[in-house]
Amino acid sequence: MTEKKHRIPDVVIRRLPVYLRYLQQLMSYDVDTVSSQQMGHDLNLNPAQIRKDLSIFGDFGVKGMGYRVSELADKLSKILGLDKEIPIVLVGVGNLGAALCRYNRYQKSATKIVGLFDGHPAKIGQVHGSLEVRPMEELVDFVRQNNIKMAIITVPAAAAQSVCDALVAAGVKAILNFAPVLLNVPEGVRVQNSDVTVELQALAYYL
Amino acid sequence: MTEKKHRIPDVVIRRLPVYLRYLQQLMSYDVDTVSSQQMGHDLNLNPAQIRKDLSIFGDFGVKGMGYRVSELADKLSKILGLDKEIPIVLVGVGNLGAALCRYNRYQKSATKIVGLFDGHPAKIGQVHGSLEVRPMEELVDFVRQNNIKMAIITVPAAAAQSVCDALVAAGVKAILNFAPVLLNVPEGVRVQNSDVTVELQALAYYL
DNA sequence: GTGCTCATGTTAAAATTTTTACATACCGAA
DNA sequence: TTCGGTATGTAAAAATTTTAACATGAGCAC
Repeated sequence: MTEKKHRIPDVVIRRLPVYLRYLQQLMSYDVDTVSSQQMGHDLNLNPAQIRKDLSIFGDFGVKGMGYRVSELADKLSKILGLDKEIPIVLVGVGNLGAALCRYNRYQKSATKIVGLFDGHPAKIGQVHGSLEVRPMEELVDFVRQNNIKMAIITVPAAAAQSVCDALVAAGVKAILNFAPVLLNVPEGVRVQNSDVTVELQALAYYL
Repeated sequence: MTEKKHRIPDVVIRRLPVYLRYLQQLMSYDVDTVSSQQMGHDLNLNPAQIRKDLSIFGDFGVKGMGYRVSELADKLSKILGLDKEIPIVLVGVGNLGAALCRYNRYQKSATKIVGLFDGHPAKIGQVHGSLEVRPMEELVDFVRQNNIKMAIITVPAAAAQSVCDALVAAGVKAILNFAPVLLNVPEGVRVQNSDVTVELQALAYYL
């Protein structure tokens, strides 16, 4: 397959990080080849779907063999844009924010939190990992000066939209939002919501 | 429509909590009626989809008027099983676990964390909110004795499967999993994964 | 080189999900 | 009580996503 025929479906994009992590795991076990069948088995996915997803981006496999693990991992990293480090700001250093911040330090992922912000005066100056919490007033300048395109929002619901607006105004293009509100963003800005309450409530249905 | 024609799609179930929260918000503003059009506008969804989702469970609307907010909220609560309190155990009281635990206390949701467990000896006995961290050895008995059907896993990846097995053995039917691994569960047990890394990486694609 | 095996990439079919379109029926006003 | 305005519930169409099926070609043994 050549390059992007059409816009690539979101569902596909969301599976790529899953493939990537799986491949990285295989690498750590020194596996150097894997078939779509094996992947499908391990990831609970249809092998054809995996092949189809991958073939959107190129002919990565070898007929009769499968995929070379580290090669495919590289390709996926590049496709996702994870071959360069992606700096992130986190706004709202409450419990969850602090947890994410700590979590981020242990991973050797391309996405890296480089700035912490909070509107609560008592929080300013607190240190989490190697980062000091900065006041909201500095947010826009910081984002602009460091050319930051991605942000995590972990402020209370009531503050989320105004934080979001500030981020967008400063040039942020992708937001992972933990506040339980629907954020309003202009075209071209991507929001991914993550909401524990919603997930628990949906799970409750199946009991 | 009458009762469940077929199995109800997961996508629909996952939208119900979103509707529910929206309705609760309307209630807090003393709005007592809402149309699918209004809802669709506010939630960024197609009005027909909302009507269709709701009509699966019954004729909740009034022609020419829309939906009575508090009535619909009640119905949705009941459908999701949120009319009774749902007790939850949380396993793995690290940063994220503690954050979720704290978060849960502030919400007045039907889902309620009633037990905290951790395998790390240093954590045992720590108090978070009104709950004391218990040792893993007590997990199975606690779950059985309190007839707990839902759990949150916030342990490291390496421990997640064995925790999961213990939970399932004790009778848990729904698991919200924050560990970055695919859990293996028998038929009839539901797992919902929540994985910040995956979400950040998927977002990266859009930059 | 030749031939055999195997797993890909891809085309076609099936299944699912979303959107459109509209007949129906409720509410409120006259 | 009748009528007009309006938003539902649903049937049909469109779009999307998943799954099945298979021709193709790479690697390996000989």
